[in-house]
Amino acid sequence: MKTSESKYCKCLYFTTNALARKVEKLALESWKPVDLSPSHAYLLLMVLEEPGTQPSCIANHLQLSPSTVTRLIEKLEERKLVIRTTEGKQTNVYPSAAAKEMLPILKKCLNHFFNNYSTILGKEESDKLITNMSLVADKISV
Amino acid sequence: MKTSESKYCKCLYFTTNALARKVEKLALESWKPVDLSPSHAYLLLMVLEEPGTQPSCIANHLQLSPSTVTRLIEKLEERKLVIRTTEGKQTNVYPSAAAKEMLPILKKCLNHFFNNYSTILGKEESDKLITNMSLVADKISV
DNA sequence: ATAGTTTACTTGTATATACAAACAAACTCC
DNA sequence: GGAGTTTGTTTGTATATACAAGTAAACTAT
Repeated sequence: MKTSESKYCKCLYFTTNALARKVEKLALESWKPVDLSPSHAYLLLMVLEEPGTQPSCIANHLQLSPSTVTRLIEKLEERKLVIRTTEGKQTNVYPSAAAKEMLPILKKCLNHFFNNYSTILGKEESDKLITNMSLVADKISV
Repeated sequence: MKTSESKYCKCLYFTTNALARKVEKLALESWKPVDLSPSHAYLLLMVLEEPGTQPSCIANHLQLSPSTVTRLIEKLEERKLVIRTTEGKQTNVYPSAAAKEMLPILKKCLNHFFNNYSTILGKEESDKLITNMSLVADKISV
């Protein structure tokens, strides 16, 4: 069944979640080559771009709770993709050598995802939607 | 940090999920009076509207996997809000008397949610976004 | 009629996520 | 400089969700 045919397609809760789940699947496919979930992949990319970032900063940019970020980092640490060092109350997260080597593949995955949804939805269409969703998310201060 | 200020606010994956989480929280608040998660509440509403619906039908309308629907129904059954009967391979889900009595409060919660986001986002604004998201979700056939 | 297939649902297991609480470091104010 | 507070991070625990595999009923074709 199409989302627009559901009984609840006129409800924000329902539609937002339905879309999120579909996008999640789409992203999952793109990141399969590196065997990372989209969240892990984005986190890793951020650490690669800004070696030494702190979990709090990651949480802000990824808009995830601090505890979730800790869990994501834990997993990446297990897989030897990031290294955590603590200094006082602060924690710094660095990419491992292995992660740095992965960078080109990671970027390829990211591009694949972008191209995939741009093709499916149309470049302008998707850009507009994204901007709109961002603005709407801003208005919801939970 | 606002969603639109994040490093990743231009990415579909990120933005969709950020929005979904915020909407989830908003919905959670609205359904607090009946101590149900939004998913459970929507499922219950659907069962109240169509007593005897089957899990497969629910899964279609709620766009959730069959296993997830089973789990949701299980919890509602524990709370004596729905009753499951099986006939052959089919399962029928009926609202309990307690659930029927709850209907007015459920509707109140639903209205609260609608009014809440309509106020925050603007009626037209949110309607447009919802329609747009539905259509986009349709295009993604995962 | 019976073997194979499809359909409807449930279970086992895994995951991302969050809240609340814990903890430790850093800051503030008297 | 020591008490109280704030900040940054991690743990304990809970939840919604899904996939894969299992089960059982219904259908189909020979």
